[in-house]
Amino acid sequence: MNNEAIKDSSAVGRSWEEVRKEIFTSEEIAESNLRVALIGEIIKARQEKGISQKKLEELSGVKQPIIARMEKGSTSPQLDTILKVLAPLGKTLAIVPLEQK
Amino acid sequence: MNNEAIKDSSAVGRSWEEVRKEIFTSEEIAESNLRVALIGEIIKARQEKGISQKKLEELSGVKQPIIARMEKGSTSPQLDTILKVLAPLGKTLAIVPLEQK
DNA sequence: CAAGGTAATAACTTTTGAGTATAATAAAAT
DNA sequence: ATTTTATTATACTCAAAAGTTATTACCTTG
Repeated sequence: MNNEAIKDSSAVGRSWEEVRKEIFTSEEIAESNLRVALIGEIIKARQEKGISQKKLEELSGVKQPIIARMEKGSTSPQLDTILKVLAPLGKTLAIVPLEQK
Repeated sequence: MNNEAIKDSSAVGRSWEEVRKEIFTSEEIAESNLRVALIGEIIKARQEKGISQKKLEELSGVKQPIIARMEKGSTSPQLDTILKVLAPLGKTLAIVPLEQK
């Protein structure tokens, strides 16, 4: 995706959020939001422990570039990868009810 | 993996669990257990709703064969795939503390 | 402004999951 | 009982994530 074009959308009078709604379905947006929120929690958990990506590579066995891509949201990581990264942070995944607002 | 050989391990006096501990690290076993537990919850959620894999394909956009393999535990699905499947079941993923026993 | 660690990116190979089509199995119905 | 019909599993191709290695920004701090 072209990030320059995205930033420039404001130049033609529309916010990125407006453009986004035209390009993606509401399901895609909802899912993307969930993904971003989950990844955000992983980043927070890592930073709260004061652990670098390199250190987390040692602890989890997942390579630093993978962790970087995962945190940047440029991949949709596999379940195993997420679980490996979460374990040394003292976290795991759980299935919970979806509350819609 | 050869399931016949696994079942036959009892014939030489060792349980599958014993053999498993020799083949895999404790981290791998813990992760696998988590994965199985999570997948189990997805299967349960689907069956409680009385929805077939085919129907869930319609609702989630994830193809039936993917759902089948996911439930069989023969793949480690991507985060997107899990979220897509969970959404129509009224569920989502959350990061929770890992309690060890 | 060097030196250190940290995170991001890139290029490339290997591995594995997703998509497609089809087959096997199970359940219903006649 | 055998012919649908629904449901789940398999085989194959293609796309994408993981792994590998190296490099490059990015900061902070001496």
